[in-house]
This record gives sequence, C-alpha cells and structure tokens, in this order.
Amino acid sequence: MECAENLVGTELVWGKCSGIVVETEAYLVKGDEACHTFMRPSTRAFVERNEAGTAYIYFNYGVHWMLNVLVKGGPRDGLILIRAIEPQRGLALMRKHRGREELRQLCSGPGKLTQALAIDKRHHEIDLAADPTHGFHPRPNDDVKVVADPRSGTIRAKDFPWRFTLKESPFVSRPVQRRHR
DNA sequence: GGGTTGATGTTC
DNA sequence: AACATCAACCCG
Repeated sequence: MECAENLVGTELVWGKCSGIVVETEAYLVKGDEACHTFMRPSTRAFVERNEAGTAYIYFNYGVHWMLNVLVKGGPRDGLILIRAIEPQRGLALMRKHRGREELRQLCSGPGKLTQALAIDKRHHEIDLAADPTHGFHPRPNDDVKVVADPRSGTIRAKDFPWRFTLKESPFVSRPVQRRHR
C-alpha cells in the first residue's frame, strides 16, 4: 500500500505533541483476512460511511488503543495502523502520560504512542485531514528511506510486506527483521 | 538479553 | 473465544 509507505516520514501532530512517523502497517479493506473488515460488519460500515483521512480507533487486548487512518480513492481502500513515531514536540507531556523517561520508550509501539498522545475513543471517527492540530503534516526536503517487511503484530496473512519502517530508526516498535547469519 | 505471563474491553 | 499489546517478572 503506497499510502502506508508515504505516511512514514510525515509529522503526526496531536495537540501540543508531535512526532515523526517511523512505522506503519497496511490492512486492506478487501481480501485481507488480517483486517478488521474481514470479520467485523461494524468496521465495514465504518469504511462505508467515512471519507479518506478519518481516524479509526479501537481498543485491543483490553489494554491499549490503536490509531489507524482510513485510506480511500486509490487502487485499493485500506486502514493504516500507526505503529511508532519518533517524539518531537511535547516531550514532557508524553513522559507524563507514559510514566517513563526514556525517549525510546515513549512512542515505540502502537499502544505506547496512543498513551503518550492521550488518544482514545474520543478521537474515533474524527477527520484528520480537516484539523491542523490533529493529523499528518508533510515534511518537505526530507530524504526518507523506507523499509518494507511482513506485518509484525498479526498472525494472519504474514506473507505480505506491509509493514513500513523508517530505515534504521531507533524508534520503531521492534527492530526490522534481520536476515539471520 | 530472551522467554513467559497476566491484565483486560470490545466484538462476534 | 479471539485479539494489529505492554510491562513485569524470571532466568541466566
């Protein structure tokens, strides 16, 4: 999914906080058994009634919120999971939300980043394209090297390289899978 | 450093 | 019952 790849390197702004997107995962609305649309009518309805750029937020493992963006209008519709960002602005606030000091522990995972940015159900279905304080800002003049790997969190459909990370970023949720030996 | 486990809400 | 996670804990 090109959109998932293109989000890497943009700045995710969330109120007083922000960070550079360093890791995403693409889920296709159609034919992807790892996508919520595959099993959930409610998610299919969400896709139907919303435009591209809408936030899709859900609660997972009874513990963590997950931030996704609806993508439409290209060859295929999808939901892009934001998995990690490199903290930029609002470090003190993020540390407070996370209860941790280390920079690399603030947003290096989908559940960590939502906690750091205080993202939850309130933000479900908001339009990320309309509000400059909640959404993705392009960063011009930036040379972004993106690596594609199989998705990390899901068991299903493991064979597609739909996890995108900023090359050699120390802020991803898990190191990029390295070829052993 | 690596493996294991418990917490826990929403959906189907 | 499954699940797109995390941190605390053990072991070494």
